[in-house]
Amino acid sequence: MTTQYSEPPPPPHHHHHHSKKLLHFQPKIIAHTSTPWNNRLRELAKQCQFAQALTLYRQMLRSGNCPNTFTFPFALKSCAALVIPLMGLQLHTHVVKTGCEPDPYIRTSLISMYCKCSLIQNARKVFDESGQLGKLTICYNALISGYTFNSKFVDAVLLFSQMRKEGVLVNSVTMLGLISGCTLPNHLAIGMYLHCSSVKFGFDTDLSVSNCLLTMYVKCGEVAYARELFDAMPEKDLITWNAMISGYAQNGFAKHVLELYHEMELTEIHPDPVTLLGVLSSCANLGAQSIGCQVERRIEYRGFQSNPFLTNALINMYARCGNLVKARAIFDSMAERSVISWTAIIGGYGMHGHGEIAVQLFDKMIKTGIRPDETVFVSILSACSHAGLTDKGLEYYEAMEMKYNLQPGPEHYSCMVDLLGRAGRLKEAKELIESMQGKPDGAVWGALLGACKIHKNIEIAELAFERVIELEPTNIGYYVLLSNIYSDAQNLEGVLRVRVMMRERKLRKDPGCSYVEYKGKVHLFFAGDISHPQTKEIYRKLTELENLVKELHTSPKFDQGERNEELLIGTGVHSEKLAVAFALLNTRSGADIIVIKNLRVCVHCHLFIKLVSTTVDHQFVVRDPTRFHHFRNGVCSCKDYW
DNA sequence: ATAGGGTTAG
Repeated sequence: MTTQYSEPPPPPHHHHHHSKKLLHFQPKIIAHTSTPWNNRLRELAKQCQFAQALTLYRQMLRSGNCPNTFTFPFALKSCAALVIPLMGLQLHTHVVKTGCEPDPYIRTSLISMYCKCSLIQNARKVFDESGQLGKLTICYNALISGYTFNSKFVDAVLLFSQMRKEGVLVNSVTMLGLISGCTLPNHLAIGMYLHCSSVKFGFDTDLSVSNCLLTMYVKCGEVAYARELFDAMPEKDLITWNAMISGYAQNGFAKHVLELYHEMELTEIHPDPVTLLGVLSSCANLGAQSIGCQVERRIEYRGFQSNPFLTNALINMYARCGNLVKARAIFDSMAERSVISWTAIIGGYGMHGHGEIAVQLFDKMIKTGIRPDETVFVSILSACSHAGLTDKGLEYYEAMEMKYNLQPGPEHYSCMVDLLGRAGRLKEAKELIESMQGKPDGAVWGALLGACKIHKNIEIAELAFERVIELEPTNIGYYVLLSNIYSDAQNLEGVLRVRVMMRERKLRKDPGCSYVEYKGKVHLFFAGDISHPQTKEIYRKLTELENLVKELHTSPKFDQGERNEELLIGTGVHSEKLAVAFALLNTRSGADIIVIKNLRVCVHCHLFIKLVSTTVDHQFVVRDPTRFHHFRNGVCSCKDYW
């Protein structure tokens, strides 16, 4: 990247303009120094074609054209966008050689470029050398946002107070730089303070400030505040909508995302790839395949189909909605697959219990020359654990550190504990946790507790429970898990002890719910729910099914050593049963029925659906927080589950 | 000088 720099003749139409004049810089001069080269450069930078812009800059030098104050902002901007510090340093020397350095706009561009390239010392040097008069608002703004960009919030605030002390005018861009630094949870208070100051100074009428505040709230996890601000904004643009929609998506408020997306369709503002990305990830979490399909059609209609972000999101959505065939078709049709594409498809096969395919795909990915990252290892390890591929999982775990030099994090440990635990190797799992160099999180101990449930080990369960509860005292799931372990062992005293603990800590069980998507609408059921318009028919169908199941369970046809009277006692109207009854009433024969449950499917319903599946021509796909259960003709895909 | 983005276990 060595560009020969020679002193070219000045362009003909601004020969009146000498370097002496540059010292008394006036913004107007910029307009006079435009040339065909500069105009083209500006155009490329505006279209975000930064690499081409820099190529053009080099061509410009080679052909003997002198860069000027109209050249550098765009060259520097391209350099910053591509993060090429070496080129940036070179550009700085060109700035000095051409005598453009006193120009405060160029200085600002330099500061910004250095910050984007993480050369903050250099940025500070340019700033400090500006002298009192050269330090305009824009220079301060560039350095303030540069500090926050490099997560140096304290320096940003210090510079802000210096700015105010010296009486430099603060504008809305100054606020933007500061507000975007408040994205950590403990910075919420400062963020709210900045919100107040923005209102006081009247900057809140600036859309970009409001949008930035909105983003700050969602990044802090304060979705309610964000929504309040969103509703109060008299004017909203695409970024406002996107900030709110992806804010909901990132914080797991999938239903709110779909509601807002629907609301957005009533406005003049059209969704762009960022909007659709948030919507697709929410469809994936809700299992809302038909809305996902609509989004896919929209992507094609709007010509976004080559956007790799969207393609990956589609693969993820179809895989999580139970449509592996479609997910695979999209994956196969991609021209260029990134690690994220592979992660999505491997995870998809993993959660459907197809561990072998996941393994094959992982190896294929390596052969293609893709470098695996931490996330794809989470996918493959969990795929191995679901499929019972214990040795394969251990192999990958080893390779992760040894071959790919990746440090396992808590997520990987919880996969490994799950893997060893399911295989009954509880002691090894426990030892693995004890050998961790970082401190284990709740999920790691939780995985061990889950394994103790499968293998009925009270001793290790009590130890795991003690640890997990220290880390996540309000997570009800773990109390329920321990209580179930006691109850399996007929240890009533233990069950009561857990119940007392829960009462003391005022913990209530989350209500379980299940839902089915039908004709583009979500039909949600709680246990014993009577709010659905078809309630009467649903209950009639359910009674019919219950009788059928009881009969089947005692018939000689069902005799695979699985008969367990207990499983059919104390039945009750579970939410998944209502969803199944509703779906059977409304779905044509032969079609798949997809039920989504917010908690793990219980043993009783598992058996119930398995038996029902022998009598109908449907495949039932039940998705719970951990995986999919496919039921067809009395067979379930998850045989290791109970 | 500036606000919005995909994958991850239990």
